[in-house]
This record gives sequence, C-alpha cells and structure tokens, in this order.
Amino acid sequence: MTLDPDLFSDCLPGRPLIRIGDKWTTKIIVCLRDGPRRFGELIVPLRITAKVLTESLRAMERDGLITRTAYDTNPPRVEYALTPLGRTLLEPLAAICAWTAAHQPAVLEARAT
Amino acid sequence: MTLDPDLFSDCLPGRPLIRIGDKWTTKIIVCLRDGPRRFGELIVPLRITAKVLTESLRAMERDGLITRTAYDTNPPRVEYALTPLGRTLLEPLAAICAWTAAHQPAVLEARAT
DNA sequence: CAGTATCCAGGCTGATACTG
DNA sequence: CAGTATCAGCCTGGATACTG
Repeated sequence: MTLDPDLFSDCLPGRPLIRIGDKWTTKIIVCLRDGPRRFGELIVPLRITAKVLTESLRAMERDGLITRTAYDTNPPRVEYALTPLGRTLLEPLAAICAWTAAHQPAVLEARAT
Repeated sequence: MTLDPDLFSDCLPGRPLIRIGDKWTTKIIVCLRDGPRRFGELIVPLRITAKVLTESLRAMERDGLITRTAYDTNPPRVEYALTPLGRTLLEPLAAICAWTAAHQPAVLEARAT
C-alpha cells in the first residue's frame, strides 16, 4: 500500500481537486458505466433536481470526465458518456464500494452503541 | 471490476454512509496511518480548526474508525489511533490517491481549456 | 425533453474568545 | 494541552416556476 507522501497535496477526496468528495459526481460516473445516458435517464434514478444535475454534469465535462452530445432533434436529445479518463475512475470507486459493502455493518453497529 | 449493483445503497462517497465524502475524514485517517497522534499533532499539519477537528474525531470515534485515549496528566494528553476497522480504509484511500496522482494533470489540463 | 432562472434553508467551515 | 462556546459567512443543494 502506497499513500502519497505529501499528505496535503489534495490527493484525497476533500473539496479541492476532483469533485470525488461531492454528493453526486461518483454516483453519476457509476450511472454512466454501461454506456451513454440521456439527461432524463440520469435524473430519474438519481433522484436529483435538474439544476443540480446540470451543474454536476457541466463540472464533470470541464474536468474531462464526461462528454455531452446534443442531437438536433425535436424534442431535444442529449447524451452523456464517460470519457476514457472518466472511465479510469471506476476502479478506485469500486474499491470504495467494496469497502463499504464489507464494513458498513461494522460501522453501523459501532454507531449504534 | 465489480460495482455494487444497487447504485443507491449509499455505497459511494455522497453524504449518507461513512463520512468518506467529507472534507477531513480521509485526511485524518492518513495522518494516523503511522501510529497514534495527539490532538495538536493533527491540528498543525492539517491546518484545521479545533472545533472542526473535534467534531470530525468524535464522529469517527462513533463510527468505530478511531479510538480516543486520554491520559490523566497535566497538561492533558490525548491520543487518537486507528482501529483495525479504520485501518482497512487505508487501502481504498490509497487507490484514490493513486488515481489522483496519475490523472490530476489530465484533469487540470481539461479544466484549463 | 432538456434545460434556466430565482429564491432559499441548512450545513460546513472558520475566526475569536474562553476553560479545566 | 485539549478542548468548548459563540458568532458569522459561504456554498451546496433543493423547491418551484418557467422556456425553446
């Protein structure tokens, strides 16, 4: 196990770097893991408001994690997809998921006492 | 790579479960990786206020991630240490660190354009 | 359908002052 | 040293209404 020797180089979830620590980014990434999805296909399962979803998607697009493709149809159709860079995040996120799946009961038990 | 099939079971950083997504928890854990540390040994390198550090430590203690040991001396001496449970978090956190170390430049470049 | 535009509450966070 | 108490600002996130 190797942890960044410089603890304060913003390599961890806190706010600064990537928005891993925010409420929605990671969930959106996982939502996109099986292929492109439309705005409405994200908003429903995530139970997020349009405003917040838009903000999150824009930020992730700026960071190069996803792409936004608008088709000039009526009604409009917009698809969001992971970039190769965004896709590389699936692995560390899976590690977090695995940890939670394994240890959530222990945490909840500790919290109960 | 295996991701939790139930996307909404709070297995990801968002707020709900473990405080992985908050600003300080992960940094505190990494700070404690080499052994117990005193309150003041955390507050200085983390550049956190006493109030926030106290709140974070209490929450982590409730969750069973750290222990708090107060020695009845004068001046007082309190040590915080990772529990075995807390220690298991080092591995997934290292994965996040590794991702950031590897891809931070790409993100910053995307953000700049 | 895929957003924008406002407004607003609550939580996180920090600064400052004080205590056993 | 290791906190607690209080106050205040910011920002995230949500509710609601409206638009091309």
